[in-house]
Amino acid sequence: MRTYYCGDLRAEHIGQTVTLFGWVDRRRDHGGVIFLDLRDRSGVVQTVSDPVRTPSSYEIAGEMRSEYVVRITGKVTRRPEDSLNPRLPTGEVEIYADAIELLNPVRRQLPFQISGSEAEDVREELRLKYRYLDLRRPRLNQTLQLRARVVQIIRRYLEDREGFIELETPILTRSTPEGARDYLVPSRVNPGQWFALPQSPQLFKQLLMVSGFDRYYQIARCFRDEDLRANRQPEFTQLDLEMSFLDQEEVLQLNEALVCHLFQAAVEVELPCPFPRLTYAEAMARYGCDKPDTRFGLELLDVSNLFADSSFKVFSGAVAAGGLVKVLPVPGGADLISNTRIKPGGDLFNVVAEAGSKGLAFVRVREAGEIDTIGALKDSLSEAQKAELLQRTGAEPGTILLFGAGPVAIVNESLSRLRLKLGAELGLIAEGQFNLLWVTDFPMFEWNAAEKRLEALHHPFTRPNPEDLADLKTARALAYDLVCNGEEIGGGSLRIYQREVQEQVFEAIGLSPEAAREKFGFLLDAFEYGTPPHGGIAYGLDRLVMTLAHTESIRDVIAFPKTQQARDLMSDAPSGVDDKQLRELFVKSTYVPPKPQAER
RNA sequence: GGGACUGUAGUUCAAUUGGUUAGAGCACCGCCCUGUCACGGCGGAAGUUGCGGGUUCGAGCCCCGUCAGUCCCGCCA
Repeated sequence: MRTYYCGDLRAEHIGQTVTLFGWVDRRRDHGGVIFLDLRDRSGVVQTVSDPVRTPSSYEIAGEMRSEYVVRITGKVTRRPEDSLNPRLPTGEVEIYADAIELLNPVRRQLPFQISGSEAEDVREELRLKYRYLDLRRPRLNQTLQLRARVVQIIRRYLEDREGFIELETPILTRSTPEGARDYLVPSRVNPGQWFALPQSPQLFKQLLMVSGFDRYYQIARCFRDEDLRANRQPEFTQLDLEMSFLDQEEVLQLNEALVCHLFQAAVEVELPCPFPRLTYAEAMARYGCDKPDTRFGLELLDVSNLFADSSFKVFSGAVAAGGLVKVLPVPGGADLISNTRIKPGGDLFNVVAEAGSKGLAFVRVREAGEIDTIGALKDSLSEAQKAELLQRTGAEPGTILLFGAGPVAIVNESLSRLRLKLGAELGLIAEGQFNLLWVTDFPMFEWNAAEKRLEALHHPFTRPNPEDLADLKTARALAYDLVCNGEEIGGGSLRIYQREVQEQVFEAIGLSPEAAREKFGFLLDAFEYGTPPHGGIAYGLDRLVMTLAHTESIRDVIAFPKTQQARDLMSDAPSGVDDKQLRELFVKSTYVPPKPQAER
């Protein structure tokens, strides 16, 4: 029945009679002439009714209201010369409405305006309760269309150009205690036993390599029962890839090409390919962070050796204790960053305090070659140290040098946060820029202070760098993250495929052979039957789309997201269930109905 | 588990910091208008100030509790 989408009409369609379906975006009733803007997912087009040229539609047009669903048939016409609308893609044409058929009116007042109200941000609670209406609003609607396009581009590229095949892995799986909290599902047929929803298809995709599928991918829903954030939902989507018979270089190159193609095809952005690479060690040294935002400078500098013997005990003490002293030079910050912002109670102090740092030392460079010392560092800097600082940082007049001193992790964390805050504040981040880079050579393990044991940084199937096998505890892993604008959008590794190596890794993280058997027996068994060398990567698809859509909230890229309390306000899930259902599942009810609440 | 912010008409906000009958834009309803595109004009309806308690002569505003949403820490690839 429909001949075109509203937003697709152009001058080339002039003269055609078309049938359009959609929602009334806006009615402008001038008495003698009525304009209805008709909207569908493609956009908006103006229709016209007047008593002379379109008498049959004129009366109906007057009765139309916002968001009525209508069918309009009419002739595409060039607008009068003085009525062209260059702000509208369809602004050269309008439809003379021969017939308007009301398919469905709006029967209650809308909870918020669909059209024209997007400058005003409706409160989230309401948007989520009426999500189907929120999704009708053009901005969100288009973001989800972009998401669909992204998925399609990825599928086509991987299958047609790279020979990947998509395979589905189970949603009902075995609980693995590593990693995040599991969502659990009771098994009726197996009383007292539980499935877990997958946190990722990791083990299954490795098994598919054992099966010889060679190049697998999946757009996979994953579940993690942890607290939510602006970029975290309890269920989210990964683009999951695994490949056999290739080295890290090939994995990175294949993925670079995929991502470049995606950015080009989805948003017409030409990324510089290959992507820059930083080792983990370099990223931590220069940015204090393993996912640096490289859209701006403000790099950190290790100046520990300059202060090892300093009379300023905070600095020399930090170095003596095995920590370090780092400096963050901020050009132009001398005037912008007042002492009160740095001292206890100040906003910059709070930033570093949140990261565990006790304080923030600073000096300013006012004139060329002169360091202006006040406060804590006043009497502690020798002329030689000043000269050396100026030389190493290359600080120009107007620069402030911010110092962090203490344990490595705390210094890096606090200066990294400071860097991000100041980068944003100083306007160093260009709008619309995408800076992608690989971070490679992650350490295999990190120390878990709480449990007093080494822990796999990535996961225990990550292959150690063969150069580092002599001392596994400090080994680098063949693991890599793809970072964009300071967000990790993908991460992966080559996997262990040799039993001896796997045993060594389990031993390093304190996992006994028995415990390993119990947790991963099926995987270890499979590895005995001829496992190809393999590796892969998983992208956070939601975050990838967030990046492409320039949005800050993951809820903007998911059709039906949950609130921070992990609730769906539209369907009001989760909910209590009948005791009968629970009895069948051998689950005892602990549900307490909430106190009845007045309707808002 | 913890911290911060927010909650007033359908909606987005305001209410001179505790003082008369809680206002405005948009939406809604009615009337008028032939070229608008955030159309315009005239009129109208619309409120348990999230909920419960307290202080006070008097509370949208202060205090306590509670519910909800957002952001962050912890947690989480």
